[in-house]
Amino acid sequence: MSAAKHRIYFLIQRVAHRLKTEADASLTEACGLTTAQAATLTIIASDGPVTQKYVASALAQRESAMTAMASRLLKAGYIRRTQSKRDARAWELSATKAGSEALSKTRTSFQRINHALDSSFEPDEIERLQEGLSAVLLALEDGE
Amino acid sequence: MSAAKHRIYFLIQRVAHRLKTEADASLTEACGLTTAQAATLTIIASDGPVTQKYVASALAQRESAMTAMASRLLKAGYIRRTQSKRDARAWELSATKAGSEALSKTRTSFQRINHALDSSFEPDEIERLQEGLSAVLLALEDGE
DNA sequence: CGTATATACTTCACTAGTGTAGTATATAAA
DNA sequence: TTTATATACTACACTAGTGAAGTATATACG
Repeated sequence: MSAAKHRIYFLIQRVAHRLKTEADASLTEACGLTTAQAATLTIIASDGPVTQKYVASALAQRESAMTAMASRLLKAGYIRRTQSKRDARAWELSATKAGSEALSKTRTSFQRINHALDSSFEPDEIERLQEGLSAVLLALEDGE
Repeated sequence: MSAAKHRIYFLIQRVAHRLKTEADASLTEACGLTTAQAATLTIIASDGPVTQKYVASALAQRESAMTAMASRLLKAGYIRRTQSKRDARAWELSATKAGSEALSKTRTSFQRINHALDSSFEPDEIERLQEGLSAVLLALEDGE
């Protein structure tokens, strides 16, 4: 009973790790982005100019992680960083042309990932899985 | 369709990250172990004296990761490391008393994790989820 | 037997996160 | 207006992984 849930936890960790390693390999080959960078860029590109704080909470991470990530994306030329006019403490991050282009190439790089998920879950299960995972996120948020 | 699977991938990553952060906090408080250390120790303790290579493949990791992890566990006094008699290249890792004791304390530290998973999935879904996740692992293994 | 190749581990540079302490700016309260 | 507190970001030491290159020992082949 408890052991089973224990196993689920470690299973989720291993699946996530394995998927990440796989996705990283195909993404870096396809467009020079890692999955962490792709996740960050996706938020920056879709939500317009945003602060680091905003991106950090969207990804459930610390601001210190975002300082490091932003400087890597900046160095790679995928984002630009300007001082906010409303708040002198804050940066405004936005995607460059190179960033948006790299991002659009990621779409096609998930075949193996998608196939692994497809072959392991029934189509209707995928939806239920998504609901369940979102609920886990919420449950952890609430109890905080 | 593809976008949904895209989302599932990132959702799995976020859930895994959130669960890990949560588990790390309660584990380190309860017994001074991180989840990564607990996962490694579990294998060493249950499978007797094992090589680093063995642990690495059990966790789907590189041997270089195990070098670093073993030296941290060694430094903390949770494992001992002796030269293998059968193979002079290999180490034999086994858990110390302190390691086994720390490990036994981890069992009770998963309440919040368990509750988050319990409240998000039906009891019978948990089992199906476990099967599905194992299948994902296998699917990635096969295509290698 | 010697040689080629495989294997077990190490080292190094890197990405990517945490958590804590610090700086500078904003905002609210006296 | 001054002062206290909150906020946005940075810096640093740490854990934890990858991947490539190197060392030392095993094993298999001629």
